[in-house]
Amino acid sequence: MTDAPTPLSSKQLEAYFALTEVSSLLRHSVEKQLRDDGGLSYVQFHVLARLGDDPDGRQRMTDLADGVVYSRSGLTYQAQVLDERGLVTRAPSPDDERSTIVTITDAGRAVLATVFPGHVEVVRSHLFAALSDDDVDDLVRILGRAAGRLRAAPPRSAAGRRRV
Amino acid sequence: MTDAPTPLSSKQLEAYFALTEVSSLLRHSVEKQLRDDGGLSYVQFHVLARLGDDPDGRQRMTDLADGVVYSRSGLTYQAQVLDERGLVTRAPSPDDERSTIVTITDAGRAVLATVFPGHVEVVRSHLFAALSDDDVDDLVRILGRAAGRLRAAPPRSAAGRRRV
DNA sequence: TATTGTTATACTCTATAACTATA
DNA sequence: TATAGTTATAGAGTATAACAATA
Repeated sequence: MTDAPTPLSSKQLEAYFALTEVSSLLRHSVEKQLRDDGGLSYVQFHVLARLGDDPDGRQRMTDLADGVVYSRSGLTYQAQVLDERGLVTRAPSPDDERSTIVTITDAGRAVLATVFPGHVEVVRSHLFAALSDDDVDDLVRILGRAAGRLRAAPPRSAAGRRRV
Repeated sequence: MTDAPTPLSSKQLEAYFALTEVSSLLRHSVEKQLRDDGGLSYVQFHVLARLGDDPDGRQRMTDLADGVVYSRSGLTYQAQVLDERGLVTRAPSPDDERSTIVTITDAGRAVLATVFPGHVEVVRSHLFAALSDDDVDDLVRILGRAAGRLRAAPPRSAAGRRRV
C-alpha cells in the first residue's frame, strides 16, 4: 500500500475536473466534426495541420512523431493512410537517405480547408461562447505557463517518456 | 468550399492550443500511471471512480454509459473486463428486470485506493506545480463556467449543426 | 412499441519487437 | 554502433446493427 501524498485542495480538484470535462467534451465534438467533414481522425488532422503550418509543407517522420507524441510505427501507419488517400506524399530525404520526408499535397490542403470552418465553429461554441475576452487572456496566461513547463520538463514524475 | 466563419482571435487560438496541449499531455501521463499502477484504462478508472463515489457503490449500466459518454456496447465490454477481474459485479435490477446494476467490489475499491496517490501526484506535477492559488481560482471560475454550459447544452450544438 | 442491455462483428488505432538501410 | 523508418503482429477499444427480454 502506498503512502498517501498531500491531497489536492478542493479548489484544485474542481479545476482538474473542469479541465478534464471541458477538454474531453471538446475533443469528442472535434473528433466527430473532423470525421464528418473530412473523414479525418484527430491524429490525422494534426499531422496534416502540422504539415500545413510548415513553410514548405514538409517534415521528417521523426519530427512529426515527436510533435504528435507518437510511436514511430504509429506514425508510419497514419502516414500510410494519408498517403493512400493522396493527402501526403512520402520520399526519402536527399540529405539523409535514412529519413523520410512527408509532404502535404494540394488535396491535403484542400481537406484542411474543408475542415477548418467547422473546427473553428466547434471550438467557439464549446469553449469560447461562455468566455469573455478577459477569461481568454487568463486562460492563455495560466495554461500557457502550464504548457510551457510541461514542454520544458517532460513527465519524468510518472511516465517513462521517450528521450527527446 | 464552405464559407469561412468569423475566425478565432489569436488569443483564442493560443488559449485553445494551450488547453489541448495541457490536457493531452496530462491525459497521456494519467493513462500511463493508471495502467502501470492498477492495470486500468482511463475509461475503466472512470467507471470505477463513479461507482466509488456512489453512496451504495452501484449504478445502472445506462447511467454509467451516460456519465462516461459511451456507447452501451462499449460499456458492456468494459464492465465485462472489470467483472472478470473481480472489480465489479453485475446483477439484474430488482426494480426493473431489464436493467443491470453494476456494483463495485472490495477489490475494486482496493484498486482505486492503490491508484489514487499516483494519480494525484501526476495531476499535481503536471498541472498544479506551475500554478498559484489565484491561478487555480481563475481556472475554476473560467473552466467551470464552460463546463456548466456544455453540460446544460449537450453535444447537439456541434453535431446537429451540420452543413449550414 | 419503447427501453435496457448483450452479442456479433468489423474496423481503427496503438505499441513492441524484429528487421533493413543508411550514417 | 546508432539512427530512421517499416513491417509483422497482436491486443485493446470502439461503434453499429441485430437481437432478446422486459416494461
